[in-house]
Amino acid sequence: MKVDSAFSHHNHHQCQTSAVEQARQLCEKNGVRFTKLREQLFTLIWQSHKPVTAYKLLDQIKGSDFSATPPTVYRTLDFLLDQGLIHRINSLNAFIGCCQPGKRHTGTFMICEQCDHALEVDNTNILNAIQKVSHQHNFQVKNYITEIYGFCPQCQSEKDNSEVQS
Amino acid sequence: MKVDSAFSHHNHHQCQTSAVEQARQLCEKNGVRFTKLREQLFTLIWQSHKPVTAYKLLDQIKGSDFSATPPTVYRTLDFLLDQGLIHRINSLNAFIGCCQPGKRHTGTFMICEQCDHALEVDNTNILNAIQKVSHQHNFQVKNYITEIYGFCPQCQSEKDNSEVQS
DNA sequence: AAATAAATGTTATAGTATTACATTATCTCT
DNA sequence: AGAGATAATGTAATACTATAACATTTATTT
Repeated sequence: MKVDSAFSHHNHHQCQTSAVEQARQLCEKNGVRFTKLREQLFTLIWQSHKPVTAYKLLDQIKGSDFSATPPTVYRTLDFLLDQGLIHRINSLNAFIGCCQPGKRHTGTFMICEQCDHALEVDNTNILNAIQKVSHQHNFQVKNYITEIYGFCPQCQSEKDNSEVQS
Repeated sequence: MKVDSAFSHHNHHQCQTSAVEQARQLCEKNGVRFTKLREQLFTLIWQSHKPVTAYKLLDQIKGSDFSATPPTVYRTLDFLLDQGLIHRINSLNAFIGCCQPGKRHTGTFMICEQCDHALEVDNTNILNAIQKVSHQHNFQVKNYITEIYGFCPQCQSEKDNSEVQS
């Protein structure tokens, strides 16, 4: 995926397809099963770059072969989280596909408050800063997440336009 | 409050009392009311350095003069959040007193997975890193939160001890 | 094919948060 | 001080998010 795809026009169908294929390969490599249910939910999560809630996914699998109940969805989400194939955006109670599965997880997201799209950024500066401050406090880091809220480039310019017009 | 108090023994009663007094003054300065209900809930939040959930607070105001229903608590929490007197730890659905009300909010927390205590750290390195990466992506930052999970100094040494004994 | 383990189905419930409207308390202005 | 406006709190209902416990089915191993 191109670096800033989440915030710009791109061939998302290809984006989605390659993510699914990558997930399949990663599961095979890790000796875990990428079942039909897991594939279907993972594909749904990758339908856009907007984080999606468990219950939205639940609605979307109604009518499919699968039992549309919360445990079905949550178990599958847990699996995908464990495999590092998706992330959870805590402030939104929502899930989003991971852009660099297999690579080290950085857990940094820029979330647009206007269009709800989220971009995962792989940033060593933030990681370094976190490790430094943790070390200063003698805190043993296991994991972290940084959620940055604001406006993406596109929504900024749209706001500017509407402000001019008003 | 001393810098690392959340993770070490300290006179917490004084910690709590001064937080309440500081909140009262800040509200007066900002022309908003620090009512009895707000004071009571704020005090409860400051009873420890563990983030506390809304429903735990709800339990604790049962028997008081106030209506122990969710809106009572959530409205008050919203007020305290708006005033920058508390923070919400998204991953825990829990709230914690702000250690530097009035000062610029950094939104960085180290959360111990063993004892559940959380320490708010005011760190320019993280802020700088966030601003840098946002600027790189032409993203307009409004707010952010960094939640760092791991083990605090005390729980690390306790773990070490128990490992030796086993 | 039997035994085992993994995945999914099913029912119930726990935990978190908001909406909408009623009532009470406080503030402002004359 | 009293009327009107505003802010705060009370109340009832409901929406949203997540997990527990146990049953059944499917896949893997031998």
